[in-house]
Amino acid sequence: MLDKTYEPAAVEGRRYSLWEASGAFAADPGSAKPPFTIMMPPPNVTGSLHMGHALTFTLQDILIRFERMRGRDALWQPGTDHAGIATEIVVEKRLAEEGTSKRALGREAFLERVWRWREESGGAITRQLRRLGASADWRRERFTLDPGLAAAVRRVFVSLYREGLIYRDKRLVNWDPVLHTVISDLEVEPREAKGSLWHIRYPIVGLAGRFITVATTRPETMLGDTAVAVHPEDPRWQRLIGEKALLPLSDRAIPIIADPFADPKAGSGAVKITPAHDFADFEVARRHGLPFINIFDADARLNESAPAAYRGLDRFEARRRVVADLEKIGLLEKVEDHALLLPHHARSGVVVEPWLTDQWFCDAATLAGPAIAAVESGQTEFVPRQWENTFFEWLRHIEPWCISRQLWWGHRIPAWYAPDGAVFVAEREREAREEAAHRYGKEVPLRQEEDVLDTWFSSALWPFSTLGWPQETPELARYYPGDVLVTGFDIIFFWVARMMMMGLKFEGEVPFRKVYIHALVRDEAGRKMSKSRGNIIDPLKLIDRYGCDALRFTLAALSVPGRDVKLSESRVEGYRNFATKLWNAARYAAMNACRPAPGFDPRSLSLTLNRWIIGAFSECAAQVTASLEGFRFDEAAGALYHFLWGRFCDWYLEFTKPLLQRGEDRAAAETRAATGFVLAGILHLLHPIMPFITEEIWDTLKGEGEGMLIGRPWPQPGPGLFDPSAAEEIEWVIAAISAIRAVRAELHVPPAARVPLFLKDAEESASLRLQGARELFSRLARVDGFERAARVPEGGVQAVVPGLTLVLSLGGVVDLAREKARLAKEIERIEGAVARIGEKLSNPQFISKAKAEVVEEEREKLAEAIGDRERLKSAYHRLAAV
RNA sequence: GGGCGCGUAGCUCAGCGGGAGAGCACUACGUUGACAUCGUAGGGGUCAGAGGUUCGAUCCCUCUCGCGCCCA
Repeated sequence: MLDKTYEPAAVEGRRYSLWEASGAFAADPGSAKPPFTIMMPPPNVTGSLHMGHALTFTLQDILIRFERMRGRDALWQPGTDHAGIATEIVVEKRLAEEGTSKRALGREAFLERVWRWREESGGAITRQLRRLGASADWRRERFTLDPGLAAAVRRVFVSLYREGLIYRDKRLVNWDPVLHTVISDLEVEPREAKGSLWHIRYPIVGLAGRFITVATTRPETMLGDTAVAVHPEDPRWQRLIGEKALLPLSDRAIPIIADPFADPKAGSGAVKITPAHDFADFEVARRHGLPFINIFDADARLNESAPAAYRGLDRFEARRRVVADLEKIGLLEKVEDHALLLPHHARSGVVVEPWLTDQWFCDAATLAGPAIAAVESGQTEFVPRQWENTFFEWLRHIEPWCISRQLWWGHRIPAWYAPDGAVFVAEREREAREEAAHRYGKEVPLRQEEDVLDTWFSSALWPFSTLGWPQETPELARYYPGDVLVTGFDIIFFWVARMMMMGLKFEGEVPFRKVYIHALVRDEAGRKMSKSRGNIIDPLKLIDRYGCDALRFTLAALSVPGRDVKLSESRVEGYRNFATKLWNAARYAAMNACRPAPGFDPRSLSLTLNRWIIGAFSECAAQVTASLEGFRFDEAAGALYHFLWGRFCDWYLEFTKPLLQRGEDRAAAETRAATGFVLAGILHLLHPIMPFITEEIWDTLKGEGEGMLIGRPWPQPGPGLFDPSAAEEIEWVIAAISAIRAVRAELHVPPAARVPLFLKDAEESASLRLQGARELFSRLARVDGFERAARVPEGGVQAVVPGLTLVLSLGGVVDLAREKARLAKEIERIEGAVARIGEKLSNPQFISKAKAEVVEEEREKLAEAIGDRERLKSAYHRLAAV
């Protein structure tokens, strides 16, 4: 027997261990079942479970459990990502606390230290995923630095290099001058800042007293200017094109060039060009063949290319000095307040410096072509569709992908340099040596590239590297391509697009058929959750408080496509109550010996009630199935909620109580079996969303030899179970009982009081229905009698339902005037409906142009409304006659 | 500047061509042998605004206003 209340904390750990130990999560490459694959986006190894994880992994787990129950050999491939920068930041912080540093330790000792950290703390996220109920195949867990994945990375790198799709180049990159590494364009976060716009006069060479004024937000970069640009059609500066300006403080003469980049409407219309420190200027300089003067070192301090007075100064200190010096020599025209977007490194928070360095690049534009084509042709589909635009937009304007990072934690680039600087790229050092020896005719000392690869480079290979590539494993043949990738839109560029590029390049096939893009989780006010705002909701705390199932159900119920998930604790509480409702329904079933019966045939039921609930269940099953197939987690959750609470508990269980309490007969036996069948069915349908409580209940319900719910087949009730006449009849009874309850409540009849019920104006069918359900009315509406009344008794209150008028005899307690007013209001309402539908039906345009079934529907509605109206009017007149 | 999305009950959101709905919150009543983490009932909305298409518009189209996000 089930305990009085459901205790999630007592159940979840135990159930999870049983699942995992039983091998229920494991994919089986030898299986005859068709495979179903989801590649888990590997969470950052430094991470701890946040709401975004909770959402994405809940949805993935729902899909995996659903398809597993539907008979697929489900592979949910888990793992973690080595997260170069994030991990180095974490470990360096610890080192700092110990009074040492990465540099002090040196590369090897530092890496040892990081691996040790990973052994100790790196598993946190996967333990937390287990608490979420994630049914991933943990035996296949991978880490992006695993030897197998590293081999894949080397193979891909060498292969792309040999094709010329990976190369070294000197380009402007985003440089973090504190961490001393390149960062991705995608990791640059523009933040609004209050700055200034300095207007500086550059004297014109050979034209004493003439100046050209440029405006800049970064005056210190003028030390690296190599031109001034004006718009070719700007009349103010036409005559100066081709002249030279004398760069103040540096005393270098720089050309005044014409380029449409200069906006005549902005400031003076003239802009300084600093090719080595600004992305736009870089392009201008390339067009005009201007020199690049790099004035910063790796710390963003001024280097020897700057005038002696400024060397060694930090970029911000240099700015103060430059401005002060300009003012001193009278070349600072004015300073304005100026709001600007300053590029920050999203992770470290440091202001990013565009810096000219030698880096490794990947020719993303070439790899992007097939990825674009694959989505255009529908080989991979985005859900919802509109995210394809985001995908296309980025890939069609893609820049070379800078793949090198000046870090130690990561895949060290498999390139070796000879003393003369020549580079040898190979999967193994031995091969590089052989190649070099062949080239030089003798052994030469080689030095391996210090840099490591962007973490996303290894993540891009995840869909096939985890399956054993470059070896041709059975797993690779079976589980690639995956069925669906589930992720947030913020990761489309970082990861989805790159997996598409690499998958197509190396497997010749898209890595997944569908990409389901879910929303971001926000707080209840719609703000992004962040530590600085202090509005973070910790999923583990919610699990502690309300149970994992409640959290999962909440996330599913709020997952409407195209809308962010605004999470509030009260929603979780509400769905915890839903779990409690299920628990209590199961307890009730157990107390009444309602359980699935061997040989039970849902197609041959004698009781209307049972035919009705089985039909409603089959509709619910169809709805849940269709919703999950279409990634409509909200619809699936809604259908289950309404069926279980609003139909099964509120009505069916109440309806069947008299039958079960009366004792043992065929009707009771059928009802027990039907109740057990539906309850078991609900557990199956609900299991993907609420795995723990459903498994726990199933454990008490399952028959001899039946296994765990996680491995059970998905309900497929089929189309024949819905009985329209049973549905109509029972829904009518529900409406009639509700009508009586409403009248009673409105007139303040004490809930416990039993009231005589009389019938008036009854059509035969309605009368029969009512008589057939007398016991239900008696119990649920607390009425007795059911006589046809010749006249309305004194104190009679009337409620109209389709086909008959219910008269409640309340004795002398009824306020006649108030009752008349109530009926009058009802009549007014129904008159409105009759008029509206009548008008519609008397419109010849409507009759001729609307669909026939719509017209027919309206005719039926009108007939019913007229019937109701007539009965209401009669009721009113009877009352008036009293 | 380009793109995407959103404005429906106090709140969070479904619905998206033919009866405006749910959950939460609110109000009243309630220990009927599963459930007070509950039950019964109730109040509450010119579906942002304007125009158009249509027999018919919350739903489709255009514009306006307001809000959010992504890219430059």
